[in-house]
Amino acid sequence: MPSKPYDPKEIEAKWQRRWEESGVFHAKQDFSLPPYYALIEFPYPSAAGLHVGHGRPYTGLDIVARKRRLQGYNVLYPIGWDAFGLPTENFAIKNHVHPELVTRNNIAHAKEQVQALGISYDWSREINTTDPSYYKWTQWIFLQMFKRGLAYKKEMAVNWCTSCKCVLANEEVVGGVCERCGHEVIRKTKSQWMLKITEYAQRLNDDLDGVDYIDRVKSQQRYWIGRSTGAQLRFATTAGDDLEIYTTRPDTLFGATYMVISPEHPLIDAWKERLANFAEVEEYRRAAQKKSDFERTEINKDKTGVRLQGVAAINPVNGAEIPVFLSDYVLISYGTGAIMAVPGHDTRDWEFAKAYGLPVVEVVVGGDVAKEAFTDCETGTMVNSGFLDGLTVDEAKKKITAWIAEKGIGAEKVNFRLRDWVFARQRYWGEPIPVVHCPHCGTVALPEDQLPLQLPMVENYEPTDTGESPLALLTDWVSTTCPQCGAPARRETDTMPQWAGSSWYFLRYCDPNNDAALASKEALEYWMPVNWYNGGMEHTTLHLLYSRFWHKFLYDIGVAPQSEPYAKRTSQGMILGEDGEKMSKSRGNVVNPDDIINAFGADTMRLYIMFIGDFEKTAAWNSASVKGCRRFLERVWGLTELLTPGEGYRPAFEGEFHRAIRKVSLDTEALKHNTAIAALMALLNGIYESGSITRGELKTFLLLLNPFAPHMTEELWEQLRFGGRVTDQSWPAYDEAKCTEQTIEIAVQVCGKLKGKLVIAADLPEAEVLALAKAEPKTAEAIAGKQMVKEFYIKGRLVNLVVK
RNA sequence: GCGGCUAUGGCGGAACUGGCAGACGCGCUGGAUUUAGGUUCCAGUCCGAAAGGGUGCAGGUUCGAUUCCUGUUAGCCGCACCA
Repeated sequence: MPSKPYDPKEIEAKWQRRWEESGVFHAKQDFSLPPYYALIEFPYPSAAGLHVGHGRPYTGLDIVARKRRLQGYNVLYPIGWDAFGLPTENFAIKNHVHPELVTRNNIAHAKEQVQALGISYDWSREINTTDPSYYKWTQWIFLQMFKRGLAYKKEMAVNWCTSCKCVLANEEVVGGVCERCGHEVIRKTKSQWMLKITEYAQRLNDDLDGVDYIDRVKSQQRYWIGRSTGAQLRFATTAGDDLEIYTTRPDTLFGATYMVISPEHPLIDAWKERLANFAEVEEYRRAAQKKSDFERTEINKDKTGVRLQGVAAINPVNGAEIPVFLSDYVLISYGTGAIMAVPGHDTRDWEFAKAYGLPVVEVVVGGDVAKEAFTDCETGTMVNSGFLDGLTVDEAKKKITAWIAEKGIGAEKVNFRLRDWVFARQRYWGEPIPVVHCPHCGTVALPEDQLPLQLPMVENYEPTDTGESPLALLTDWVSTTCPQCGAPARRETDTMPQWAGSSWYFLRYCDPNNDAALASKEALEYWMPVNWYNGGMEHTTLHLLYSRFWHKFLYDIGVAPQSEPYAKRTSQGMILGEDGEKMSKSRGNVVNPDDIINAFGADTMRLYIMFIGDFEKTAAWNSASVKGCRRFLERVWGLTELLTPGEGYRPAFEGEFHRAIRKVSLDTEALKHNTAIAALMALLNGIYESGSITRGELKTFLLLLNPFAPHMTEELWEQLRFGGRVTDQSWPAYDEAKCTEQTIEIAVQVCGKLKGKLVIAADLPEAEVLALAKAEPKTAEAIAGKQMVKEFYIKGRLVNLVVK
């Protein structure tokens, strides 16, 4: 009988040690068992360590993992470290410590913090993206892409962070500044490694239909991929060349009164000789070139442009000669870099037309094009459109697209907003790109037997001012020979972006020590796809999209067994500071999990972070409320004082327990850990009211609570000599029939207003219930002398009598 | 501007498929224990004396609406000239 007080410090250290020593949470190699793969996004080991927010997803899925193990599943719940990248490198430079050492220290600290929470990770499968035996396979995947033309080098304008001295992916530029450091991002033309994610755009979009992701993730990914259907068609010009455009509104072709091309459009140079105002055009192009994308967006609230003098386009439907403009509101990177402008039915074209005094023609009836563009496609009818007049927009689209095809000037076309992925960084702390530049053979892949291409240990890893990677300064490393012809050659000096290592890490967990493949076929077939993946919303258009792309590629080359890596995706809400603001060092509102664990214990910490509210919603930390969870655990600890013999449930509690088992079982699968805990609290209150608990009841209670508070439940189980350990037990079963109550309380309403209550047998026939309801004193008074219109009995809920 | 989400007591939050709004916890009030504070235990706690009224606001559908529909306000997140 434990009469000593609840001491989480001692208990938690003891059980964490035992779990580690016994390896009880290691996924089993027995592939005949039913598998369950739960995954959280592996953390970035930053110098600041973890804050309480990290505990939310870790604990949330830990509860699922622990429960699934008790249910007999072979559970894989792993963790590792996404350790390459700029924060570590910047920290290293600032403090004059090598990034490798910084990484090692940060991991050691973060690992202690995670372990203090008592998460049931399989530490035998811990991985680290900076480990050569890991990035060997990151490089290997890159080479497979390179060999199939999906990794290519291209001279292009890129986002350049002026502070990090490094290119950024489009996804990493937020509001015109670097997502990571907040400094200005400008355009810079550089030769860059790219990955052809656009080749997978259609599948990345369509395959969302087959996976169980929360809606906001799906809709954000769909929006980012940006699939649109329209038509691509050629306008003849007075210069002889055709000008090709893309439009989603081919129906408005009769309303096209001018054309606009992007400043970077190649036809401008071809037309140089014909352009009377080429100097002015050049001036505009130079100005546009200098601006960052963000400035271009900002400044062009007011549209600017230059009319090309000397070239006009011909509208194919009516032969009208229309002017061609150059404006930076048209982007070279989307569609064909040129548009037909329909000011009557496109807001941007309308604004431009107003600014330059261009005619506005109404071709869809429904708005007032003199006041603003009418962009609705649902309701309008075509006018001023020759053979399209009188049709709906949809009908007109079909007819004109057929007409365009018939004339041989264009066809229906699908476009995507998604761009190829800029896959190189001019920094030190990343995976070296395993290729060699040979003056004779061009860019040559390193033979696979030379992987991993190790990142050289260097003294100086600071970014250069030339825009090259610091690796470029290592003459000995850079100088090599061509694997194909043996001639002197240079190594690629750019490294991979941080997103590389995380694009496939979930595969490595399946078989983390394999040296012959990224993971064995058997292991992948057994574990994949991930059953449940939880992570932050901020990764929706980055890591989550990138890793789906890599996985589809690996599927195509026969490495991955399915084309989608994650069967289910959820996302935790952010934990804000006590002041309701985002936790940050500068605000001084960061709550450190170590402090909470010291003061209350890990079980209380786990319970509170789950009890704080809806898992998916943002929640503010509240230190004052934590003690409620500690109190609950103290009361559970005190149950031993109420213990009476008996292995079964007492009759009065049988239903209570069956309902609690059902509630906790279902709520945890729905990630509603808060209401599961509330149900356990309510059950505990009932037990205290009754003054006792049987051994059988306490066993069930401890099993239900175990996923939430694993340390104290194990300790009680052991002290009470319940036999074995909780981790060896089975999750309690419930009987649906025993969940229903015999007698129930129902409400009696008159015209929807509550009048009284009735305690009746659950299966009492409707007629008898209605009779009892009418006899209920308050109700009888309310219906006296009135005419009964209708009577409702909602079984087990209420009676509503409608009178007049 | 576009896309998505949210709004419930003093606070965090519950509420199945349209069926008793406020479960559970914090806080607060009163009482018991204690020299006292803390802890623990008991009782109470949406507003209102009551009738009644209450889920951001205004309508609608319904016997019945926190839940469905229309409009509107406020806030959060994402995207931002994608033709």
